[in-house]
Amino acid sequence: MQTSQPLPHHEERNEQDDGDDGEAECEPRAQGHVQSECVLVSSRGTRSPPSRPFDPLRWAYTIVGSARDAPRSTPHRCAHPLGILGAARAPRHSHDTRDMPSASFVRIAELSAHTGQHVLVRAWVTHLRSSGKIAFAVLRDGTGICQTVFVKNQLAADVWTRFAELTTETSVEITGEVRAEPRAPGGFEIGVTDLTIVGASPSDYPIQPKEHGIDHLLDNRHLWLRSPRQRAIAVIRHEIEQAIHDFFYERGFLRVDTPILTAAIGERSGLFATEYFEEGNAYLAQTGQLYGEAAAAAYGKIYTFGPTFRAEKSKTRRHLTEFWMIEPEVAWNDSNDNMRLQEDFVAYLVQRVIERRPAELAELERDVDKLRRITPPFPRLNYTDAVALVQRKGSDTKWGDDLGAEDEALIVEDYDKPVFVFNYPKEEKAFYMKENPDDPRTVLCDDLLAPEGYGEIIGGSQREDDYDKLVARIAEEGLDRKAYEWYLDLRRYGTFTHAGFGLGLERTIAWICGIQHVREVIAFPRLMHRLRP
RNA sequence: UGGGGUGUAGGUCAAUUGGCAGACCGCCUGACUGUUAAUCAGGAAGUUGCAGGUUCGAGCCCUGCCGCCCCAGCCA
Repeated sequence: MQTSQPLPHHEERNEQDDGDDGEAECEPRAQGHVQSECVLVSSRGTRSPPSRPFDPLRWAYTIVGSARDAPRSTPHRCAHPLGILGAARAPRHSHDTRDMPSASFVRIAELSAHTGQHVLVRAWVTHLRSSGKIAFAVLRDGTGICQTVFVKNQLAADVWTRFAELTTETSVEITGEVRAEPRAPGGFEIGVTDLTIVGASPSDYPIQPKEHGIDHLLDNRHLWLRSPRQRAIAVIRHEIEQAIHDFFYERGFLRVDTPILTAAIGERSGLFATEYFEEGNAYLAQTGQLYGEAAAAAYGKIYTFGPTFRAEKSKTRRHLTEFWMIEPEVAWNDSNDNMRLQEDFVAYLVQRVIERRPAELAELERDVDKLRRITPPFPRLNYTDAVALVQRKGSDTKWGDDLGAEDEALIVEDYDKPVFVFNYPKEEKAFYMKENPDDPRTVLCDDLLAPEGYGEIIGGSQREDDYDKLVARIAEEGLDRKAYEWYLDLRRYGTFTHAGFGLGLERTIAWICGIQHVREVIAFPRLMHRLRP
């Protein structure tokens, strides 16, 4: 990540809202409202997929945007218990039976391996149906969902009576025989012989298998996480995080953890302050980059992976006040090497999710064909050409201006891959970026814009390695040089060509998942107006 | 911060020119031996965001607050 301004400083930014944008409604449902799936597009256009016939196996809790008229909002679908079915069949990496105590219970994802056997399942009730003397309870345990069947005249009276006490989200232990059953969602069901209620759940469980507003869902985020769509997002996030570590590990990078509590070097806003003993204020890190540069000089190829904080009052679908960032820094890489690393990295992440999490992508109804096209190399546009392109399309942005969201959308619309825009004017970028020897008005840097209107997912640059130029830039920016002495030491003692970048984890996940707002892609999002749960 | 929108039952939304505040989902009761958004019958459920004002009468009109959502700038 790069802060485009002097790092330690911050500028204030302001702004507003986060919201849900939901892309217009699609797929009208019984009572009006309810939108479901929609295609995320750039901020101005909205495209709704053709509505399809209702499929009970796929219905999902839907988020209704409060701004019904807002263009592009996406549907926030939350999900249906049955929708998780695919997940149950997904490749499993973590349910090795060796971890399980013997005489223990079976995870739903493993049920098919126990066909014909009597098993104990521990789970939560997601759905109940009854028709007199036969009744059904659908269970979920985080690994999948399973229908269980209660037949009155085959059960002890007390078990039958206990079924009647079940409510949504009651936690239970159920024993019964696993059998293949074509009528059951997922193809398997359990013929119940015993039921124990572990934890009752009052009948006012806030998340219904119907539409909800984003506010209600976020207020109940701790419960919303239980829905299948949210689980799919969490699984893909996990896969991406693991892929990030694998990518760098395979290439010999060292992971370095940089401080979260830092001394502010400047005094701009945009920082979260906290008291720090006798040292005055400490501030939550906005980036680990400067420390990453020190580590690159020490270890060669490094990356950081951690939370970062911005007190900017930004309220858009791509901003969080607390988000996770991955910042590689490589000694001896120049700006071109840097972009090459970025495209290999991003393509690796996308391919990894396609390969290992197809069920979750299906749960999210992500158009995987679009992801399959994400292969290197990515198109590269230098800033000057980008401005010309945008002007041709009607923008009144002039050379020297930063590219706004509108401009980014104009640039990206011609491609089906992420696009690099490189070498921006010096004034628009941070002091540490290396001056372009071929055009001193610009610096050697790049932004990587994701397709489909997701915006900037990476900001990177080659770093200024000339001591005198860096000192001059610090002065030009009006920064306090004393605060940068340690950083200048990196140029004083054996300066070196190096470059790095910052990838916004949530923006990347949102793009890969096809979720239009980053708040849905992190378990407990921190937004301007949201500190809990 | 600026522009736009919105606030009515637990949830999502209706309510014509100002005239008895409604629907669906969920919940409760009952019926039903293969349901799968089950179905059918019945029921409970409201200080219409807050404070004033106009009016015989305000969810609706006026004034002022507050909250939230969307977009923009900043950035990842």
